[in-house]
Amino acid sequence: MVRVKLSSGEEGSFNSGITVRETIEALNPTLLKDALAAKVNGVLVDLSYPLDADAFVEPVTFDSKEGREVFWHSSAHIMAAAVKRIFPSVKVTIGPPIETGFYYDFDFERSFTPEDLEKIEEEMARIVEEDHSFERMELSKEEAYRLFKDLGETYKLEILDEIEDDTVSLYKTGDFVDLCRGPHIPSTGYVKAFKLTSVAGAYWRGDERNKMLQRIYGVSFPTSKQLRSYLNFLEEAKKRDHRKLGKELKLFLIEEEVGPGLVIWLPKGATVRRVIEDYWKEKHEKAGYKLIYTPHVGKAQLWETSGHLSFYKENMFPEMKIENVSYYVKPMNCPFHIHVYKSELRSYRDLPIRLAELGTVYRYEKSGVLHGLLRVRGFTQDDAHIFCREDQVEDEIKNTVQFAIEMLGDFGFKDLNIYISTKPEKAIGTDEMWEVATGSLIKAVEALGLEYSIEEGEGAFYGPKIDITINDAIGREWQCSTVQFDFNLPERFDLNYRDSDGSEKRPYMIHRALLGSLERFFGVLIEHYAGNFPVWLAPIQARVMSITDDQVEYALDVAEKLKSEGIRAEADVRNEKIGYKIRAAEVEKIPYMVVVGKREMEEGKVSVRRKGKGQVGSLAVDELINMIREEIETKRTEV
RNA sequence: GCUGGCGUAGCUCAGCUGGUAGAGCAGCUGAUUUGUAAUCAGCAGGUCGGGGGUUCGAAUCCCUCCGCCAGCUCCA
Repeated sequence: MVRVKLSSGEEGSFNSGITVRETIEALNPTLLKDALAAKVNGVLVDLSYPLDADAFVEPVTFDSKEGREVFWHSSAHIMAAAVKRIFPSVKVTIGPPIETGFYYDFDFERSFTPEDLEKIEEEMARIVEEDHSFERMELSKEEAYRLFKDLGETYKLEILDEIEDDTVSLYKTGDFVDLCRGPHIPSTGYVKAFKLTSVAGAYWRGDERNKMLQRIYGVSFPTSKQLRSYLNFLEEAKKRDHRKLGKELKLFLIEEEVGPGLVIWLPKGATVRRVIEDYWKEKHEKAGYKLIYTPHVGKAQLWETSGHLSFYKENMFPEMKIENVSYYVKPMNCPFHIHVYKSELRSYRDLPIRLAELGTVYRYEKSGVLHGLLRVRGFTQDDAHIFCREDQVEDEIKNTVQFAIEMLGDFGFKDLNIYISTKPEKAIGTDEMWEVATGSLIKAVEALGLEYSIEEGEGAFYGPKIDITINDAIGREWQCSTVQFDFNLPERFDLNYRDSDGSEKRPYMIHRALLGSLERFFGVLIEHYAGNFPVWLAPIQARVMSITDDQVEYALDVAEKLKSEGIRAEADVRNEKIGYKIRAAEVEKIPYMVVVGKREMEEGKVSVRRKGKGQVGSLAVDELINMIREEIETKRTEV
């Protein structure tokens, strides 16, 4: 007999060997409807798993991450089964679940076409219809080896070679057998809705020296309604694409003749950037930073000392020679900031020293990784370096993290995630330094009462770091802030300060960027707001439109008045119908549309229409000014 | 960088199997004087990504380079 307790509370005793499914069915049958798999004493298993000891059973559904992974993993099997049916000569490799959906890598003599995908989808539908169960089989390694050898599945043999256990598990669905740890959903019929989304090349085991395989991506859901809403999400993301909006709204340009990954900020984008920069500079001065400017190039010697030429050279633009001396365009600002630190003898009383710069750097990025504003070759970091004593580390980190959160909040990003990366295997610096630094990161976020997760061993070789990502309006995560300790550069440049006891000490150096880079941040802003910037950031805040030629002068006057109040306003006095002008303003996503006709002119008023809200009504010009200014000053993000 | 797809007017796109380019929007000119998401008409606009080749003839076929897109690998 075994005692079983369900996570929903029910308990019962059963004969040993009873399956998980049967226990759920007996104790709480309603749970069975959505259950895909189950956790038995914390271990994920199939519903067909036989119990031979007392167990705590938690049904796993699509609502949990684990459930989705099981579901998508099983979907990948179904896809592989379909591909094998249609193209028996393909070799299968691996097919894991991913964040949303799944993929499976195949070795095939040609690449798959969109037509192939359709055929595969049809075959998958058939397999789902046939409702094969996922049968688990346990074989000895030798038996499995023979089986896959007979099937000609050489990649599976390679995987088998790496498995240390003597027995391995296989799953069989219909005529398709795959080496797999499991668990799986009970049968193929559970996958009610799916779609293959794309094909792409991928290296076997992600190593570019290996053979390129054909990867097919897909998503699947227990109901077609869920699939539809996911496809809607993709549509929505497409509409927000900053590359598309950047062109439509004339924000920026990336021109072939200028060079890939090099951004030209058009007047409207440049306006947004200027507002961001002004705000950023003001905030930094208030927070005790000193703003500096440094050159775009530096002598090779500088990069030798900093170590960049030994560990970062492949990301740098190549050497240039002037009067027989080598120079490099800067990929980072730190060496220059260090020279600011070194320009004076520093006392313990001088610390912390916080140096900030909107520093433009250039990095060689492989052509294939460039992506709009999000991944470019020339960009401006909102960079700063903090030099401090050990007893100041904790406060500095805490203040920096708080500063980042406050700043991101002003841009409308309130939903954040925090990751702390700890010491990697290969690292420099003493254990004590790592402990102090890592501890200060953890203490800082805990003191601020924030949730965080630890990324074990993900820190840079020169120090631990804390990354802050934001979740945008449609739930996507973007990397922005990073706060990193650097144990390397103070050593290399021999930084020090005179302590109170007269001894020389090495300062702690913290590297941080809050927005990340202006280019990327701008890209994220565009996507988050779908081009509808909050008024304080909008390139054009108000457009005054005349109804007939009789109001041209009045319209120009109103626009002038707004401008004199610091509002970015302009007038549209073209000889066009008001509907045309409104439409133009709507398309350009201008927040305030100010209509003036005969009535308004006579009363000295304006008719206001707010984008995203509609008609506001007739207002005096001063009332409009107050309304817009209030929205600017509070940096309001909601319409 | 690798794999696959793509590159036609400022923008969005059409142009079947080769027969020296077309639409809408934007622009310009004119008419119209208009009340909250497109008034009408006319005009102008392209070495079809660059170079080479096949052909009587290439936007269309081949080669090569460049760029873009989706991934892979890597990241602010």
